[in-house]
Amino acid sequence: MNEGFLANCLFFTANRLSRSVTKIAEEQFAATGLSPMYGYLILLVNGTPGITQKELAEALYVTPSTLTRFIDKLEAKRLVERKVHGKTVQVYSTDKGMELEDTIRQASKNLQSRYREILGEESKQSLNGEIKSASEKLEKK
Amino acid sequence: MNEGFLANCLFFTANRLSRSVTKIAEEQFAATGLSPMYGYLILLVNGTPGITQKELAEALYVTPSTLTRFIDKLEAKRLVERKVHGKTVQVYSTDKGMELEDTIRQASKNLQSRYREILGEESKQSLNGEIKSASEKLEKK
DNA sequence: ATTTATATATTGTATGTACAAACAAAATAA
DNA sequence: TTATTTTGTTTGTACATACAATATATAAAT
Repeated sequence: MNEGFLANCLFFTANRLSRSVTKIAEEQFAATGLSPMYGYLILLVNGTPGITQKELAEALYVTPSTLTRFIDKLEAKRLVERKVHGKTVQVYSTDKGMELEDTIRQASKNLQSRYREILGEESKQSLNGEIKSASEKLEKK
Repeated sequence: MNEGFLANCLFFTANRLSRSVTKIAEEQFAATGLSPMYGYLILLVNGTPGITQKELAEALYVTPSTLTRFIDKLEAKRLVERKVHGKTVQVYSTDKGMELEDTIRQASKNLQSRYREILGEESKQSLNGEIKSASEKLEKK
């Protein structure tokens, strides 16, 4: 049972990557006062007024219940607002949310540069591609 | 603002992968009655009696505070036990923990096969390698 | 020997996230 | 039309995980 044998187990490597990637994203988004997840959520809402929660959940790769919680928080901060429409909920941006647009876009740009800076354009791309295709296969069961 | 633009952001792809990988790991570890994290923790303790919490935290890529919580839980279930030794804490396995060894090893094997089955040996390897090297770079800041 | 620094572990607190169950609205079948 | 199924959302609950602050113990410096 050598230590470090976990370094080759996808369960650990994937979680490890997720944490380091998230950490850097949080640093770059600090300027916005939002976590990256909420930042991107706002970009989506600003750019697609009336987007439904279901669509948001899919775009952000989180479950509907998680998305409900996110919208709860952003609505409490008056950064987005709900409009119930039958059984679906459409989400709209607010003035306050719109004001953040540029700041968030900039953070997003900075973040991408940071990744490129650290990993190199080359391997950033290929990493992303491999991850994407792996996720698809894994989700398909 | 096209939807799906997040599919190329490492922040999302990495988190997505982490969730799908974790889900499959949980399925394969269901037979042990433990989550994969706790399962591997027990393997480490069984295989390295007296390993310190600091070492465990490093091997498992979690913070010391998180590890404290894990050990709390496993100790409550009598699957490991602490022995305080000065300022460090050494962790030892119990009979009950030892009894689980084979089951957990088997789950781990099954898990690796499952990954191989879904991704193919080839891309499982390369994915792992790219992830590992990326994590190292990202952690280095 | 006393003070200061360093390292390890723990606790308080907070966040992200999921699953299962409940609920409500809409679509389909009878 | 009424009954049934499906779909979108929400709520209750639980877990993993982190960070910052604290406690405690050893090591180093004076």
